[in-house]
Amino acid sequence: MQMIPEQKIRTASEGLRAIAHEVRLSVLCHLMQGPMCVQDLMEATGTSQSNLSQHLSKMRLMGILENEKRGQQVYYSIANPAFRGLVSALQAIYCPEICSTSNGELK
Amino acid sequence: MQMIPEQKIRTASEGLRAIAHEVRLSVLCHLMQGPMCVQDLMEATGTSQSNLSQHLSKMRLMGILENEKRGQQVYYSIANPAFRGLVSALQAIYCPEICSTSNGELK
DNA sequence: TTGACATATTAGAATATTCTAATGATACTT
DNA sequence: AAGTATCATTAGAATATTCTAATATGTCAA
Repeated sequence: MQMIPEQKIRTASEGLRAIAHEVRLSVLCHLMQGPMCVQDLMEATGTSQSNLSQHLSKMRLMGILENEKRGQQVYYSIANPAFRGLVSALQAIYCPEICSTSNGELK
Repeated sequence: MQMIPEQKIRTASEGLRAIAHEVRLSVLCHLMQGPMCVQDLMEATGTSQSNLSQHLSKMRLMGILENEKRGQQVYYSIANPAFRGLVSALQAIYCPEICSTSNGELK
């Protein structure tokens, strides 16, 4: 009768770790508003190209993000919409004043 | 217009890290059902006393758990109910079949 | 007050994560 | 084809996290 069965705790904690980093969380937050290319994410997060690329790669491998090549650029977006719920829950904890509904709309 | 403003990304990612570990997530999940003492959490998580104690301490310092001494035992419980929302969001991702409402009741 | 029990703390070794610097790959432009 | 721009990959140093083992603290019971 647990919320998350023992056998899935490992997987879930790995999922958490995949976004429990300043840069990766920042990326995820920015992508809540729609797809962005690496360049723009670089500016948005203030991280080096190489570093950002490694973080993006990690999130993609974890099934959180997906990417699409458009010409010279690669656009990243949120692959699993359920991760939006995680961000909303986080927001409820750390900035409750900016209220939003669970589907991500601002109120 | 971001869900989590830049200045709070660091804090939020620290909060995530505080539960992004098998043992700590397992503890949090077990405590969803109510307070438990260290001994029982030890059995529930299969961790050594010292190790568990260190994890509990970390979660307490992060404001996730609180504890209360009752005689020889120390009971831990969820200090910030908003963290329940995080677990629910996690569950929606990793075990959607076990559906539950946002307030934690099973359906 | 001594011993047993429950929990906390500390130090340091083991392990994992993160970042930087260098290089590689691919797609555009001219 | 040569140069430039965008992104990915790699190796390894720097840093942070986790675990174990030993010890400390506080509480209860006899």
